[in-house]
Amino acid sequence: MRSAEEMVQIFRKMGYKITPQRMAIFQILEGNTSHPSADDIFKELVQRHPSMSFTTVYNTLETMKQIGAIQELTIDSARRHYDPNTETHHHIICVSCGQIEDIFTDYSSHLVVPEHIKRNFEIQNHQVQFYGLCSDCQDGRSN
Amino acid sequence: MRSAEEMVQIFRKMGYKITPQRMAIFQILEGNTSHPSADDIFKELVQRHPSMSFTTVYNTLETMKQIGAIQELTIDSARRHYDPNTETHHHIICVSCGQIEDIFTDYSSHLVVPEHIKRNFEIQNHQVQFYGLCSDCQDGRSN
DNA sequence: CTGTGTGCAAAACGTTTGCATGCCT
DNA sequence: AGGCATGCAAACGTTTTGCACACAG
Repeated sequence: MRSAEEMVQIFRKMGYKITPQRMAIFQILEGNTSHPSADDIFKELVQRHPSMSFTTVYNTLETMKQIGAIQELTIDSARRHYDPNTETHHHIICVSCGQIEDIFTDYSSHLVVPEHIKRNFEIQNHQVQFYGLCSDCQDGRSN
Repeated sequence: MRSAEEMVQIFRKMGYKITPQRMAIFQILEGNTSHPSADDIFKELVQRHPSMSFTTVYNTLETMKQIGAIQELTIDSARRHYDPNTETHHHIICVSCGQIEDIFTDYSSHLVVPEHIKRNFEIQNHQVQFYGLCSDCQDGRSN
């Protein structure tokens, strides 16, 4: 997980400008384990910075994704979620409320891929997802 | 993987009607390992059944999903894919062309979830995804 | 005959783009 | 000063809904 300060260094090094909007996005993402969508981030920011536009959030997330500073999660079919933690880790998703939690167990040594697949694919990374009911939703407080 | 005939039985048992449109959808999905999107299925069907509507495909897929006859895959952030194979299995996705292939290795005994997660989640199932480049896209024929 | 299923069209939703203006470097 | 970044609005693709008509049971 990169700090906002580190993000500034990286952006400068890449020749990207540091704007108040980008700083605000870096800060929201710093240490964020809530796996927000672009819109989640926008909604939170627009309260403090009323002129903030969704386009800027979108553009900045896209840039951060391309330089590998954040990870896009494809665990929700309704919208994209972003994770500032770019180390390989895994997730458990509540099928009822959509809550996402991190799992940091390293399964890589056990995830052996069949030979016929290895012949056709150059594997880059992997992701493990667990689905279930979180304690809140088990109590019938589902939504 | 359920056959079209089995699907008919299940639908009848649940009180759902069997229509020519639904039959056509069952048949397209029978033994289908291409992980089609709703639109893929619609486009294929509309050639043979010109009056077929997207709504019907959408509704039927939704019904099949709810009774557990098909699985919705959340591996592509752009659109939803459907898999008539409802047994636990895994996927490898080409990050360049989006091609999806099945992996039938059973990893379940190795995917141990930390205790603090187990306390908060009632785990139902899991999915492993591998990302990489398929042989076509390794050759620079990417798109 | 009854009510579920279909098909059309439009709405909703998240994402993406074009373009004029603003501001970081 | 120059050019990248921002913000607006509109386009886009996918998913979802409302409603009248059709047809399976």
